Amino acid sequence: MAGVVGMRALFTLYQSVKLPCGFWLIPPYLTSRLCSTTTKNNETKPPMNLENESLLENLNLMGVDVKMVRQRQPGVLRKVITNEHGLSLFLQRKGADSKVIASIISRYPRAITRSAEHLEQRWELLRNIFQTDSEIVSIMDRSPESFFRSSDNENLEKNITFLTSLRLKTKDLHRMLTKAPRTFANSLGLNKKMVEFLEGICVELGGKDPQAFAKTVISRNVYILISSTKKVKKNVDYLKASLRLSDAELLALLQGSGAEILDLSNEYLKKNFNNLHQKMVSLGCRKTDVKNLILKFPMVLYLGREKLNTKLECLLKGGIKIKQVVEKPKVLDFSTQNIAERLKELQKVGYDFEKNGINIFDSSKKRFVARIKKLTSQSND
DNA sequence: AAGACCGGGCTCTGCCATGATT
DNA sequence: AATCATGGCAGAGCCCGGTCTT
Repeated sequence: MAGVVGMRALFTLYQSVKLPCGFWLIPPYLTSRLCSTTTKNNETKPPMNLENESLLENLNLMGVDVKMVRQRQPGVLRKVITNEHGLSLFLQRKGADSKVIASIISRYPRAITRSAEHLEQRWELLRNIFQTDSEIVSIMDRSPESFFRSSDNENLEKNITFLTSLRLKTKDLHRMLTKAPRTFANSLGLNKKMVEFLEGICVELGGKDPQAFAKTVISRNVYILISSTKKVKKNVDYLKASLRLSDAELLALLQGSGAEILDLSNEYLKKNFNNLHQKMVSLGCRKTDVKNLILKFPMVLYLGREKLNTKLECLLKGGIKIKQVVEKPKVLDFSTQNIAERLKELQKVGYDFEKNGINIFDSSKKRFVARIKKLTSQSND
């Protein structure tokens, strides 16, 4: 093992020392590996468009999907200097198994160009936020690109400082970087731009505390920083116009559950809004009903045409009035199947929606079952 | 105590385009 | 010219349970 560590250190040195004439300083024990790609006149660069045979061999031995690598970042396979062994050892030490390592390299081949030093440093920085190595490994396994796409550790450090300075709760910061790891691969400038953009919206709408506003939006929608200001702006504008919201209404929506739909694709938001509107009108609702529904439950705009329509039909068929849905739209948060099952159960015990409302749908399975049990025993008395 | 209201958990990555760098 | 770094996009919900209200 000590030998391996020593080799890693040398490898790092090897990668970081470039002679003025453009030649690499090559440790003797590595020349065999380089022989396959070294031309007659001692150039260390391989011939154009030729893959590094020994690298291919290494990757194959490691179980990397070379076909995938070739498809994603073919240039990496032509490189003379790579650090696949160092990376592999590094990740093993952090608790990743060989399958995970192979998968990471297959999906983001450039990972093998990062030096041991770089990896170590990056890891240390992330450990400021994540308590365990395994947490970072699992994120890396999920999204290798987020970890490896940028080689700028200084930027990562600045990002962590910046995001921390937003005074997000530790829990929220952690959640953001777990669920949207691309956030810390963004340039500091990009992250700042979004935060400033959000603060600007707040000011524009007459809000008093732009910093708090941005903080709230981010903690409610941890994906917001990996979205673009252009996209978010379009959605904000669209919501404002299509719902004819006042500044105050819009501000309230955005820092409430409306934050969750800000990163929807623009087209999708429009399509879903139009469908919802059309459907509601066809069921005898007015524009204000649509508005109220959306203000109470913005997530309704997440539902595609098919899903929303099926769900509404199911509710109506079960004897629920559209007006009740407008009043308690949370029911739409549950799957059609779940709703259908509950409708059946409720019918059995003769549940009166007119009298009792439809809030009973907004409960966990456990609670629902308990209530049905109670209702059953009551009806048997 | 029952029910209403609400926040939060899960895991939102993998691909393409383009500008920057070497 | 090749490769790297980075921005941006499409995709398409459901469930649980803590805590406040009544």
